[in-house]
Amino acid sequence: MELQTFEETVARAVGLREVLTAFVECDITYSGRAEAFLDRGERLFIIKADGAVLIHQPEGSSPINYMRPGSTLSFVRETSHLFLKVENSADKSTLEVNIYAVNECHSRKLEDGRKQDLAGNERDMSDWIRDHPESIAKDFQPISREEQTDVGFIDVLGHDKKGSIVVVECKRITASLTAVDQLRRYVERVKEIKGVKKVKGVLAAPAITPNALEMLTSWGFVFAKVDPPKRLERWQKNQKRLGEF
Amino acid sequence: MELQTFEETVARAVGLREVLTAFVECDITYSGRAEAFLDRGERLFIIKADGAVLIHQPEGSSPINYMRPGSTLSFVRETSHLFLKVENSADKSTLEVNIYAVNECHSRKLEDGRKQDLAGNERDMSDWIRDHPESIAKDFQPISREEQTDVGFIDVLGHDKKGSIVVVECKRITASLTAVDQLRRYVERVKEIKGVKKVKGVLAAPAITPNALEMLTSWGFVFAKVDPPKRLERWQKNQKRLGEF
DNA sequence: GGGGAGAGATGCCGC
DNA sequence: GCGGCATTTCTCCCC
Repeated sequence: MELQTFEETVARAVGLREVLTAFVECDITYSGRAEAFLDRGERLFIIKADGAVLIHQPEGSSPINYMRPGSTLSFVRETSHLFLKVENSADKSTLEVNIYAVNECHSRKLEDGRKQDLAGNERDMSDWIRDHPESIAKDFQPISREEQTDVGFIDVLGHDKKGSIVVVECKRITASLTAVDQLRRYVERVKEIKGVKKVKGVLAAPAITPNALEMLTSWGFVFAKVDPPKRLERWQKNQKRLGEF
Repeated sequence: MELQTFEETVARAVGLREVLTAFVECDITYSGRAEAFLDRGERLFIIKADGAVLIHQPEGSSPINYMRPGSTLSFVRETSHLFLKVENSADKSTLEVNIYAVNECHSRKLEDGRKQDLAGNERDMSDWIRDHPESIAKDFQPISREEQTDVGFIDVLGHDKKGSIVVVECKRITASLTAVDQLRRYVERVKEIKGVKKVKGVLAAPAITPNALEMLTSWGFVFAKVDPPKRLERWQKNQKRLGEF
């Protein structure tokens, strides 16, 4: 595709708030929260309806460069190539793209107002713990969930049979040192707020790293093995393969 | 585009390790680390050369659904639509896509082996601090950078004029509570390793949140205002606008 | 809008 | 491969 045509196609798509894709040969300079340069190569170039720009190399799940929604585009026609400048005034960043060739540029207005329904996150896990307090300890009695403090919110707050306050921090995946840090911060804050010396800390997760467990126990906290709830379980090891290629 | 043609185009592109894009009307069910459902709408569908799959809604910078590199695809032709199953055996996840219409499906082999050169990250910042120790304190003398311990690596380790060990944690953006947690963990570990009671802790960042500063000082640590180094500064407030639209 | 934390986080490096 | 952690993290929620 002619670079001139590409420029016109982009201008039209942006004006109509269409989504545009193109295979382009380019080099890229980014300046914003950091600075980066990517030498000449073939990439997938995307403009979304809200002014977000994504550039993907042929491999990897993440874009190699991107600009946030609300970015503006401008072109300068050079002798041998096209210079595209993408700017975002909100975060004061720029993306400069020298475009040497364009293949397969297409755009289309996409109609989609749907939001995704998601299950199996940490909130679901703290819900499950509230409903299954025995998973934390035999005598655990939950009081509140997602309790707000100035140092973050506590996943589950409760007490034991003796009346001691219990702070529970949930992780849906293997808990690491940072989870222990977090729990410690909450326990210390609760001690200050409630004016008590003894507050129990529980880290609830499907697993914990050895270092984290060591640090956890050194602080007098305990680990509770809890698996995050799943409403469905679609993966089966011995499933049929249909027309795989 | 006919669904039959789409199926063939995808099969061909995957076989050739091409990158493919298409505008599709679909609904999506994901099952893996969590579970999610997205009702029918028009989206941008992408397959990358390494078997990564991305689905983008018309707005937002992140994909609404994705599958990691190494995923496999299979089709089932239903009466009214096409059923696409994407599976990844490595993480035991599946993405099920009911495709009702396809527009503008294109694929191409992309040649790109380039890696991005990035500047202005946290490592650059700790380099800069090593070369400008006065930014931490008048008498700060750096010893090592990115020192490995079992509880993480210390950005900059040094000592003051009196010989006291100083631990520096860098953040390239506003430091928050988690940065203080991290610093505290390192300081405690260094005390244990070196067998000394007094170790200084410095949090170096361009800014710090009020809560983090309070927690920092309560632990006897100090804040050092340090801006992350930038090799270029391309943003100018009063720049020319060239053919913006 | 800032602060805090989760995320289907991803990606990198070191052991 | 696991662990620890930065990330142009992104996104959401709550104050």
